[in-house]
Amino acid sequence: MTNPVETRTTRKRQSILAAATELFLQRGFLATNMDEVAAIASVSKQTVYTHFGTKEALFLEIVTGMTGEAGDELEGQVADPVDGRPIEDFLLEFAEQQLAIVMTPRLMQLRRLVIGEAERFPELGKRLHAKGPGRSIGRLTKAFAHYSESGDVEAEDQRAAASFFNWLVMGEPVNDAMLLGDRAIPDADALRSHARESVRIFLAAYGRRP
Amino acid sequence: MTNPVETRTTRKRQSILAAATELFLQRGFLATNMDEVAAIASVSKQTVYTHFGTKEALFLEIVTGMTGEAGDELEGQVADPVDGRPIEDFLLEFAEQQLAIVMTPRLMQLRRLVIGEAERFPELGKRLHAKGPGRSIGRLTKAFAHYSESGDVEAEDQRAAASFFNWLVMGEPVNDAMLLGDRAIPDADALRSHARESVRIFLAAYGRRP
DNA sequence: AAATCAAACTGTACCGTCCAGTTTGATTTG
DNA sequence: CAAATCAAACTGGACGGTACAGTTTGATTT
Repeated sequence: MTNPVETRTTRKRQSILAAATELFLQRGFLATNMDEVAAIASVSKQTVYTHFGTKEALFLEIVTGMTGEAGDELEGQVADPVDGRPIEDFLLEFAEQQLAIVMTPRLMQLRRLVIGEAERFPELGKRLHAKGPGRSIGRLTKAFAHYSESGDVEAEDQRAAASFFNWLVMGEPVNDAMLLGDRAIPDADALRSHARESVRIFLAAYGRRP
Repeated sequence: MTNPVETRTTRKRQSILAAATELFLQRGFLATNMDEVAAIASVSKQTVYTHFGTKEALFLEIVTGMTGEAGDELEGQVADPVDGRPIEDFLLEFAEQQLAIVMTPRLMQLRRLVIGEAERFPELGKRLHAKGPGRSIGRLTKAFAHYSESGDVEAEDQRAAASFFNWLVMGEPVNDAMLLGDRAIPDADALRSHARESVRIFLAAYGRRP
C-alpha cells in the first residue's frame, strides 16, 4: 500500500479513474468516449492521455484493478476452518460472506462488462475467473481436504465438490443478475436463506452419513 | 412455421441474416459495421436497409430469433415425466440433454452478447432469461410437483428446488464458458459425468429418504 | 415493375495529437 | 525569509484522420 500523497497529479489521476470507471461499467468499452471521461473528471483530455496513454490502457487498468480488489476482500473476511469448527458453520459463513461481497451492483456490472468484452480482451476473463470463482473454489478445496480427515466430508474429487458448492451458492443469483440487471439482486434476507439451503443440500450429498 | 419459399428476396434475406449473425456474435453490436454485413452477405448495402431498416432492428431480429429457437429445442427433446418413470432417469436425461443443447459455442456466444448489451437492450436479457433458465426451471417445477405426489421428491418450495437443480447442472460449465471462452466448454463425456453427479447431489438432498 | 446493385455522398462521432499559455509546488537566490 | 526561477503538470481549444450509419442516385437484373 503506497502512501497516496494528495498532490495535484494524484488528485487528477483519481478523478480520471473514477470518471472512467463509471462510464466503462455503465456503457462498455466502445460506447465510452474519452472526451466525456475528461469532462466528467474535470480534466483536460491531454491530461487523460499523459496519465494513461490510450483508451485501452485506461480500460485495462480499471478492470484489472477492480477484479483484484474484489478477490482480496473475501480472502480477508472468512478465515480458513480451524480444528473443531463444525463444517456447517464454516460453510454457512463462507456462503453468506461470498454472497454479501459479490452480489453488489458494481461487481455485477464488472462481470457483465468483462463477459461482454471477453472476445476483445480475453485476459480480463481469465483474470476475473481466477480471482473470482477460481479463488473461492481453491479455498473450499482446501477446506474439504481438512474436513475429509475428520470424516465430515466424503468426496472422491474434492475440487469438483468445491465447485458444486460454489455454484449451488452463486449460480442462481449471479446468473439472474447477469441477464436481468441489478434489480434482480436479492435482498440480504433472501441471500441468507439461499445460503442456508445451499449448505443443507451440499451436506446431504457430501456430509457425514448419519 | 411459415414456408420459406426460395425466391430471390428470401435468399437475400437469409444471406443477410447469416452474415450479420456471425458478425454480431463474434464482435458485438457496436463493433459490427453494416458495410461488412453487406459485403459478407454478397448484397448491396441498400438491400440490407430495405430488408431491416436499421442496424438495431437487424440486431434485435437476430438475437430474439436465436433465443427462441434454443428454448424450443430442449422442449422437444425431453418429454415431461410419465407415471412410473424413475425420477433418477428423468433428471439424468433432462440434465444431459440440457447440457448437450446449451453448451455449444453459438449459444455461449449469444449469451455473452446478450449479457454485454444488457444495459443497451434490457429486453434481450429478459427474453433470454425467460426462454432459457426460466423455461427449464418451469418444466422442472412441474416435474417435481408430479414426483412429490409419489413421494419421490420432498421439497417445501418446488420452484426453489428446481432452480437449485438447474444451477447444479449449468452453473460451472456456463460460467466458465462465459469468462474463459468457448475453449472452456467441456467435452461430451465430461458433461455426462457432470450431469450424473448433479443428479446424485440433488437426490441426496431432495430425494426419497431411504 | 419491383428488386437489386455499386458507388458516391452526408453527417456525425471520436481517438489521438498539437500547441500556446497558465498553474503548481519545489528549489534557488539575494 | 521573501522574491525569483524552474520543470512539470495542466488547460482549452482546435484539428487531422478515420470510421461508420444511413441516404441518394442512376444503372442493371429478374
